[in-house]
Amino acid sequence: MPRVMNVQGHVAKLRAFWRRERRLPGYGEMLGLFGYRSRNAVFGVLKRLEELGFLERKSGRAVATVRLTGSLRLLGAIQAGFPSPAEEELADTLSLDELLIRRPEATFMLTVQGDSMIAAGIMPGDMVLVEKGGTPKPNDIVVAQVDDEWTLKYYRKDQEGVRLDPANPKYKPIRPKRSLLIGGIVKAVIRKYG
Amino acid sequence: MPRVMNVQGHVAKLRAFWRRERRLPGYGEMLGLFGYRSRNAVFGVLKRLEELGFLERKSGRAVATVRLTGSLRLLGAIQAGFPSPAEEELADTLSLDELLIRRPEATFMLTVQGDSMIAAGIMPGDMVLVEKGGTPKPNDIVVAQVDDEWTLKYYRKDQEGVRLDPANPKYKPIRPKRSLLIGGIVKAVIRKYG
DNA sequence: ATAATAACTGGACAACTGTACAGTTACAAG
DNA sequence: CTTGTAACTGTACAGTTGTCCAGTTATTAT
Repeated sequence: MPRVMNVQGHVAKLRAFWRRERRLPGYGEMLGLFGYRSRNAVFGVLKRLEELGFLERKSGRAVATVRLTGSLRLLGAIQAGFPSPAEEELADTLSLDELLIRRPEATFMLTVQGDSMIAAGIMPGDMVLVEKGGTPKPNDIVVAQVDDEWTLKYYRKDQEGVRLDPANPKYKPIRPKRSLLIGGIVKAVIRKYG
Repeated sequence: MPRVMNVQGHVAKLRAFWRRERRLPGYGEMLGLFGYRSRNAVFGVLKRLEELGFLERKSGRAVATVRLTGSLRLLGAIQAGFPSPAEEELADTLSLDELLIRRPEATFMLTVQGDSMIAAGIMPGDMVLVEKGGTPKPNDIVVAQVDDEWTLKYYRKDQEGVRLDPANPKYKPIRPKRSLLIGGIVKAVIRKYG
């Protein structure tokens, strides 16, 4: 029986505002943005958006969640192609940081030089996200310091002990002689074009 | 002659707070955080941090910049290895969204199926960031609809016209017969482990 | 057409924010 | 040890925010 709030439209406006300003609008700004005349209407919208998971309240202040601020829309497989503009709008947004970084205080980005991991799809110039301080499992790709030199290799074990394998037949597996230090485990590979 | 403000320490505290709460602390919270007794001291800190590019003021309100909120610390090449913890703290932070997405409203993420671009370092299961609505240059990787089927290919031209090349000798170049629709240009490739 | 109900309006208040100003304190270079 | 200077303290005030309440409108299922 009652009328319904235009949540869809409000979210779209907030996303657009966030893209422009990298912040949430204040109460006053939302008044204009949504076309209300009462700040209390804005209060109602915020409460609703919180229920729906677009916002969080932290110490009494609205904080946008990734659903609102994520700059990326996730579609399915390439074979499915691009949906209609209407469907695109509905696609949930996410942030790459959220997606790829689990422990921000331990995660670093390094640049790859050389082609020793090329069969693993890691090419020179690519960037790798490395998380420090875990223990690698076999077949993890690690950044390791072997005998005073830093390299990117597969971490593997056999009867003789730890072996660091390249992903390129041109290079040979490495066996640490004097020292082996695992700097971190590769959690993601990123290649940027253009 | 005068004493100096501990900017370094304040930034570290703000970054830690941001990681915990995904927002900036308010005046009151900063009081405790920095150990001041006067809110005006906080005001001074904010002014200083704005000069240094850690903050921006938008409609009279402090907004954190990527230097403060970026969840990723950027190091150099792998050969250089990991710096000391002290140097790590100094490493500038960035956000992957900032780094990879230029036009958020036109950028989508799709999942790759099949190995047709494997020589370009794009493997099945990888994610690609696709930007809609530009005109592709030769050797760009594009998501295209050829004769009613969506694929990922190199965009190239020769005497006969547009040719879509795979990066895998197992497959043949495609020449659009009935129709060709460029969905978007691949701006980045992302592979996530674990 | 009626009635039920969520969406809104308008007004109020305490808490907090942005900013200013006048004064005090620590420090480091001479 | 002096002294200039930035860093701080304390206080003040206007504007904004979070929240509440009582009342008014629009919508839609009956």
